[in-house]
Amino acid sequence: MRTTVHDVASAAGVSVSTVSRALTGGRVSPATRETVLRAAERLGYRPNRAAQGLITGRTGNLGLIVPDLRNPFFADVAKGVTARARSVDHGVFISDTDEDVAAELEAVASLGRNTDGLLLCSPRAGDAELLEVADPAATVLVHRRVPGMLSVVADIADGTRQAIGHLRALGHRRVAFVAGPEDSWAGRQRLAGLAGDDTEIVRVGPVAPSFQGGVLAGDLVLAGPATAVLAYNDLVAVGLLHRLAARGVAVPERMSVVGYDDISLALMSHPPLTTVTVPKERAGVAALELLLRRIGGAGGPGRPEAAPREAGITLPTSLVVRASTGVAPS
Amino acid sequence: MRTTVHDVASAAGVSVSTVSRALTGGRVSPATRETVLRAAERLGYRPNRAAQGLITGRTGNLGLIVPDLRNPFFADVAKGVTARARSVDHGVFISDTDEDVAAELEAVASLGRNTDGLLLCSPRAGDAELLEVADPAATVLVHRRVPGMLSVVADIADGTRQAIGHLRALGHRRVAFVAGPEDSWAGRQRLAGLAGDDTEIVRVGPVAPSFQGGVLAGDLVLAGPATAVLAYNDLVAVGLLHRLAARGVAVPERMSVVGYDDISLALMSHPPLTTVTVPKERAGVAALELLLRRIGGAGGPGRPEAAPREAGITLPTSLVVRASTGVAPS
DNA sequence: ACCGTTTGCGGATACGTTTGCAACGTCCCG
DNA sequence: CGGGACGTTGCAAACGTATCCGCAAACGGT
Repeated sequence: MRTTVHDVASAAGVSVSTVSRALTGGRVSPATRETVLRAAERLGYRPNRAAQGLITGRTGNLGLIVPDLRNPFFADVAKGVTARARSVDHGVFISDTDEDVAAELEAVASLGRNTDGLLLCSPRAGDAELLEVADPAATVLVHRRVPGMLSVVADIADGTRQAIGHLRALGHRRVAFVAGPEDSWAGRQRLAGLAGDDTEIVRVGPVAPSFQGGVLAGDLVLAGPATAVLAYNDLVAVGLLHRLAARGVAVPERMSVVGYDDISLALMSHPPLTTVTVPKERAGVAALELLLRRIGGAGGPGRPEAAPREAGITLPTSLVVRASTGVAPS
Repeated sequence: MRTTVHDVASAAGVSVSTVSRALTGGRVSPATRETVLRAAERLGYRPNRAAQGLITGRTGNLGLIVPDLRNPFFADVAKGVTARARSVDHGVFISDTDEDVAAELEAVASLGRNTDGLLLCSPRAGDAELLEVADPAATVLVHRRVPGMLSVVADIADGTRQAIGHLRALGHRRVAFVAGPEDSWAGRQRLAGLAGDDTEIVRVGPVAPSFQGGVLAGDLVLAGPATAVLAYNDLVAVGLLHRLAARGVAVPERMSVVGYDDISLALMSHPPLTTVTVPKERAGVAALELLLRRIGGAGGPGRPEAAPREAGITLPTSLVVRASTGVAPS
């Protein structure tokens, strides 16, 4: 049988309420607090989170919902989240939705009940669906912006600008853009960075945000006039690289390739991938802190923010140039 | 305010106990059950897990502890686990220990209190430490065997045997073996497959089980006489491949490379990697089912197994031959 | 020495749910 | 036609913890 506060109370010769106060930092005399702590230690007492949660209304748990754990981007975010969560003694539920909107909404609904707050990582659902099922007061979005909800995003449009600038400097005038899942928010941001530029953009796709999607995109890109390509993310870029290699197209001599995210794979590809890097773990950490502050967790001294006028945080991106981009063929 | 069973009860015109029975499958007449379910649906009722857990003693949550989420091997296992867990309506805490033994033990201790059971994925801690802190009755090991605990492992020794057979058939007589973290169980299994073979084995390492570890191993291997190398896992193998390419060593003409795990990266490497494939998601699913059966979850009709004489499950492995292995140089 | 204030502590209550127990009908069989 | 069995339902007691409230004692100031 597990030891409860009652056991500790009788062992220390005090009442249960005194034990509770001694443990949670209420008003107790130093002497009795010492006695209680010693008894608790000796009995190996650990509070029952369920019972605590029942009365305080908070579980000490958070939920993280991602489209695909296999995608290193989300693995990195998850790593940042879990590390930071451990340091503030919170548990993290992780739910992998397999890029499925219905599964995602279901996860939000079911996880939302049993946690203090939710972290939604580039959710696939529409704005309206999201607002309907998620509590804006206890949710932070990552890599997506929805009016009325807090979010942590990277300045992807700027990343695109840098990438295009880089390609133009290398002489490219026609650039293919491989789109990801159906006009996702992140996808639109990528495109937003192209506005006002006179580079000719050839849209390709959409394709799945995976290696296979990239392979598929390879042939589509080659069918067009582009001399360079912006892929939806690094996975797609690497798939593309493979298809180009298989068809004997030299990179970067005949075709330059740029990805997004800078996952570790970008460094391992052949050739190493030029990509728009975004701070993934940092995004996870920032989102968690934002959430804790929002729900009045262990974040700061103040209580839950009554009027969160801020829309969230925007992290910087930057282009890291490797070997997959070069001067345009003449 | 959240809707509780009381709300449902008054909405359906019955008592709370009837609501509870209707929802948990107790003895209720079909008519009232229908009424209750409809009311619950209409109000969007979700039971409070904390309250449920308080009385039933089970939380409906499980813990999954992995050394590194960034490693696709663990991401795959996690995917299998979370998918299956959702289908039986269980939550999954995931904790990333960063390959750190102390963090791992801490995670086991703290997660162990708030969950019904734990899944330990290739834990780095020693047998004794593990047995001290984990409850054998509510823990399943993945990719590791410890006497007295249930586990799901792959027949890695057999995989090694297949790999060595493959290399011998190609004419290799001296094979380097790149070891991973300090004599890990999985590492010893890899070596176990070599017993009784007259192939000369050159031990290298240990190195970190990562891309960088592989880069490091590359030079070590080249300093020896081996014409082929068995890398601790695919990440190491790919790092090795890169280092070999950087030093102008042709693969597989001058050196053959074999990995373990068959993560998706193996297909994307250059050249595509010959590797020992292990069923990762299946391992996660199997481990979860074993755990549920053990703790009497939603697995089967029987109650918790009183005398678990079985040590666990062994899954088959097989060698998948790609382009990183070839005939030995003369 | 007296009174107002603070401090330390125990008792009781509440959180939302499951479940044992008892009461109520209804049906069947003797 | 009466009595026992059974299926269905409500009442109340738990589960382990935090916290409100009340009481006694200690304390400080006049």
